[in-house]
Amino acid sequence: MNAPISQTKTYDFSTIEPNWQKYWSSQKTFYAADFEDKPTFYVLDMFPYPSGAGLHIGHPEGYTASDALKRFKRAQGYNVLHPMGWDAFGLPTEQYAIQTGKHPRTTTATNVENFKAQLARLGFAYDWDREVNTTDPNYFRWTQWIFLQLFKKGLAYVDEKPVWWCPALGTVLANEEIIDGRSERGNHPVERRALRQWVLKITAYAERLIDGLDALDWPDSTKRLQRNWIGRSEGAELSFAIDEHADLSLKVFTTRPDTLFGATYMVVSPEHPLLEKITTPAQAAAVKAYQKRAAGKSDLERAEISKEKSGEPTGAWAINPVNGERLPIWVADYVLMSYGTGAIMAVPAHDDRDFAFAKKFGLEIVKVIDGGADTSLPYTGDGKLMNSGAFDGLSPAEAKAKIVEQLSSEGSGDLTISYKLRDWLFSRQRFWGEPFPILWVSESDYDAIKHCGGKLAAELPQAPVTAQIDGETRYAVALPPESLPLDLPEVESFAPSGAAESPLAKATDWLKVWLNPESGECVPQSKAKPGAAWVAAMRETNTMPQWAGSCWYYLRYIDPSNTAAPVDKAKASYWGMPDLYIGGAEHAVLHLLYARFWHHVLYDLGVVPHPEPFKKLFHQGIILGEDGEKMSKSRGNVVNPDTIIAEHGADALRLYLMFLGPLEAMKPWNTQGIEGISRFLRKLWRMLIAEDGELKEALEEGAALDTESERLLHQTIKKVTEDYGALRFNTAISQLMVCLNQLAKLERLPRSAAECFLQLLAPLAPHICEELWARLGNQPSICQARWPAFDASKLVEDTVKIIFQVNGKLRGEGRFAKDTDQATLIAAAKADPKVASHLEGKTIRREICIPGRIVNLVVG
RNA sequence: GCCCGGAUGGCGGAAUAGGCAGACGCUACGGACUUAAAAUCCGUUGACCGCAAGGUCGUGGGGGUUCGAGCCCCCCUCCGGGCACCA
Repeated sequence: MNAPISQTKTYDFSTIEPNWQKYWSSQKTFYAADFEDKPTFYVLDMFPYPSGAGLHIGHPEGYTASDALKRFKRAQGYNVLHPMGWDAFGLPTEQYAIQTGKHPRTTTATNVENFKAQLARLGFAYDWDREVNTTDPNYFRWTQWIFLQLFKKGLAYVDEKPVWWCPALGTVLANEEIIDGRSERGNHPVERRALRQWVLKITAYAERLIDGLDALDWPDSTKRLQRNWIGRSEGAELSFAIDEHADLSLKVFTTRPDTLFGATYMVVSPEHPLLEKITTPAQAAAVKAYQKRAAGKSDLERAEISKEKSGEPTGAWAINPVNGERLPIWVADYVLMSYGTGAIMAVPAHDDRDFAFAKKFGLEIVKVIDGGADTSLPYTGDGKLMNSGAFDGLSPAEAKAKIVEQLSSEGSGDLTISYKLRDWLFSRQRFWGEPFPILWVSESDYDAIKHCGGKLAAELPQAPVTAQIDGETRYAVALPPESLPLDLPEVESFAPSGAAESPLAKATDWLKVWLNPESGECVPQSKAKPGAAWVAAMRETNTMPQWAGSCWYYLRYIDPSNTAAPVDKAKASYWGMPDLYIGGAEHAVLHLLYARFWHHVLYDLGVVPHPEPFKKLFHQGIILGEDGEKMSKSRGNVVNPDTIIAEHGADALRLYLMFLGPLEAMKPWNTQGIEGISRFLRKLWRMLIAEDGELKEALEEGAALDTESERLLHQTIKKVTEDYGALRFNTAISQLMVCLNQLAKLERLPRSAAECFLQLLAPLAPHICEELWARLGNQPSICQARWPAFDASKLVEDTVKIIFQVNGKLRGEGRFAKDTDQATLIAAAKADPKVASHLEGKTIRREICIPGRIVNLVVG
């Protein structure tokens, strides 16, 4: 295809840019072929949620960087994979459906088209043959498949978990839909309610998720965030006998077994299973009331309100295994059931929280660590043990080991590790999400399914997953993989069911089915039971959270239409995992942790050949409004990419976004500043194109640059190449400006120099560079041209500037041959009139000479 | 409270093996071209003193190391992000 050169005489981006966008798209310039014999480079963007509002300026920031990197790497000879897709399940679309009755699928399709058009207008050229959409049944079929693998491996279970329930709206709300204890929509009060939820056992991978971080090229801060989030802590689990309950023992987790002699009371959380059994009749009423109060509070409230400690004595006593002392057992909500064992030994002398509690309720405080001069309490520093019998005098570190060793030999304690990380609450009471490929059956039907040895039996976990549904214990059965995808049913209304379930619960024909226990075939219960062996089953009505689809999309890009597996192993081996993942730091913990978890599971299953998905991660910063505040509709400081493109063109926008500052920095937008970029592009145009639209006469075939300009050009090749590779686009652009300023001044401009400059700029400003490249008579497209190499010999200068200082202050300078010896340099410095005037009447104490850099004379 | 990151002209930002602070761009001011404007080009633009040559100060504040510190060390202030009864 011929180059789509425009007829424009001046730099008219509005005609030039669409031409080249069409060209890249029709030529599939950036489509990647599998198994091509080249080094591969896979650059991945965090895919967007296609909202109705369209792109905001934050999207093109990261996407410009990846688009430029792609063009750069391709020119360097890599086979580059750079795909794009849609994280399209989600709340806003569902809410829009509730309000308008429009099917989310329709809205999604419209929004995706709009996003694609916007991305194209920015000159972003993706491999659209690899487009993925999380809401496409051919995609979520494999999301469901992965869930089935988790289910089969025993990594998915069902639990009653508290969620936010809004009585006025008749629906469950997500955390982000709640602002200050009220619903975002309608400002109604919300409350906690325990609902049946799917939970994924991410904690089983806690250790590997920590260890895996070491090998990753990620920002340290992000690794640290993940480590903190997982919150590994080494300690001991200790067993306390309970007075008058010979059959029971109270297990606690502590990181300070060395302070065991300082334990003066015990605390169990209000949800602790032993609480009811051990509470004495005299305390029963008070404890019950306390439990009830605690249950009404959310975790948030519990954390926020309870700066002030609260609690009740249970009347029961525990026995300290190390000295036989009786310790009162309290119930208090500062102890969380979800961490450790849900019970603690309290050592008020050496723990801030226990200290505050003991003070409030007048409990005993026994000091067991001698902090030397520091006699304040609570004392959490190092020291020597005291009041600890045979262990007195030991350091806490020594005592930890010895005390646990002793308890371990007595069978009442052992070393253990605890994590802050909780299992992943994986279900939502929503319509617009992936349905779970799960059916609920009775116990006897489950046994029948298990023992008939059919397709359903093959997918069952070792231990059955059960739940209480309508007062009965039901057993979870997975659909056979070949029956996937399980699509969403057609529903009459997307409105909440009002019964703390998703709208799926109202799709009766979908919900209630006859299930063939062998083949897994389903028919609606509204039809006649097809055979005697068929059993009654009910589908899971929860749907998966938005995280699910984004957990593995980077794999599907590699092999988007595979119908036999989520991804072909040979293709995954060829492309490897993304060489670079660019996305916002707001996903530093959840998305990146969930995706790593799934990837580790897939690795264990042999689905993927690498244990970690994202080798190298880069967070682009946030673009603030012109007022320096976060962009938001309410502030009215939102910048719309389409407006900027209309005024300045996509090339200018791309360049300016990258020129604003370091990619990772948070930086304010400034509308005036883009004018400098427009000037730069117009200057480039005028350097090559005369007013009549023909090539400038100054352009000469085969001419040579003067030495200085040539050195600058080669310096520019070097710097731009290095900066692009390191995503330092701001300094690369600055160098390109310096270079253009020089080249534009020349009376004769060698064509080769002009072409080289265009190649260097093309990754960031592809449209204008394609246009000028073609007008210079080259074959389209500039993307096919090999990246220029710099000639190191052209970089060397034969003379260097030497700075003269007196007492560290600049007093002069001179140019010298590179290898000038120190004595000559020092002599020259002394001879410099300005230097000499500062030496006058003073004694030179020291002469410092760094060849090639500086002479510093120290006088006194 | 704990853990990170940051602070450089009027503005966005350059500059780290410790060696010319302020590259590049914006803004502002002055000038050229023009009937005029736009576009373009040239100059000035950290503060203070000075007619000038030149000098003094200057990278959030205070100390230190060094011939020499934006960069290294200690203390402090402010801003941003994350976690927050995790035993």
